[in-house]
Amino acid sequence: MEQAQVLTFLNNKDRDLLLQFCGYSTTEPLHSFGPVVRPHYIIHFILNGKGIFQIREKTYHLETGQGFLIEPDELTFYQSDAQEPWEYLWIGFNGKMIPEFLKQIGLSSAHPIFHCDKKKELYWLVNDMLVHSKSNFSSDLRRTGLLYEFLSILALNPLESDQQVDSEYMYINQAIEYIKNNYWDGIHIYDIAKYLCIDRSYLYLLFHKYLKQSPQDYLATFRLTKASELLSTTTLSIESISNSCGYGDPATFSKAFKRWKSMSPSKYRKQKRASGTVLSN
DNA sequence: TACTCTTATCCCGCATCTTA
DNA sequence: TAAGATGCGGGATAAGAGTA
Repeated sequence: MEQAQVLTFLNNKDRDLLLQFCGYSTTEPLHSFGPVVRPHYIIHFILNGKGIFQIREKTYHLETGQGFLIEPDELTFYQSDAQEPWEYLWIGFNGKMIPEFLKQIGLSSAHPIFHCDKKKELYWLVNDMLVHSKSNFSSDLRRTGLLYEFLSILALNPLESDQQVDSEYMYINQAIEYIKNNYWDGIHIYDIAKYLCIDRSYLYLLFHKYLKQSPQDYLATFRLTKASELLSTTTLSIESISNSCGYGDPATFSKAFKRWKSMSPSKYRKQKRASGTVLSN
C-alpha cells in the first residue's frame, strides 16, 4: 500500500450497528489480500482504478464506482489491477441489525457487488469517521450516525429502489435461503420454483440475470463447496459426505465433484491431508 | 411482464468396473 | 472385499419462441 488511513474501534456485538474500523488507500499494482476469512462485515468501495474480487469460486472484475461486500466467515480474495491499481475505501462493521439492513439493501455473499454514483459522499463519510476517532461517547455516536448514513446511500442504489427489481431480488434471496436450508435433502430446481410459487423457467431467468449462472449451477456449487469442506475437515466416507450434501448416489457426487475440481473426491482429500488440514469426525 | 410450451441438451442414477 | 470411479440410458433442465 502506498498510502493509507486506517482506524480501528472497540468491539461490542450487542449493539444494533457498530463501526469497527474504516480507512482508505491507494494500492500498488497487483496488491492483493487473501484468500482469508474475516470475523466482520466489510464493504469496500472503489474510488479509482480497477481490480478483481473473488468469493465462492466466482471472480468479479470491478472498477470505479463499484463496491463489494464481505460477510463474516466467507473466504475471499481481492487484487488490484496491474495497469490501473485501485484506490478504495472500506468500512468494517458488526451488529444485530446488519443482516436485516443488508437484506433490505440487496447485498449478500451470493450478490456481493453494488454500484454507487455518490463517490464523493461516501469518501467524505469515511473521512468524517476517521476525524471522529476519539474513544468517547460523543464520537462513538457520531461514527454510528455516519455508518447509518453510509448504508442509507447504498440503499439509494437505483437498482434497489425499483419495485419490480425488489420483487426479483426477493425471489433470488428466498431461493438462496431455501437452498441453504435444504441442500442436504436432495432438492431439485422444481422444488425451489414450487416453494416460491413461480415457474422454474422464470426462476432460471432471474438467476441468470442477477447471478450470471443457472439455479442448477448455484445449487451444485453450494453442495460441492460444502462437500469439499467435509472432505478436508472430517474423516467421513465419500458416501456419507455425498448423502450429507444432498446427492442420493455417491457415483453422481463423485462425477459432479470431478467436473468441479478436476479431481476425484478421494484425490482432493489426499491433497488436503498432504497440505496439513486438521481432520475431525 | 409473467408465464406456458416445445425441444435439444445435460445431469442423475443404475449397473459394472477398477483399485487399494 | 469394500470403497470409489466410469459408462450409458432415461428423465430433468435450459433456452428460446409464443401468448395472454
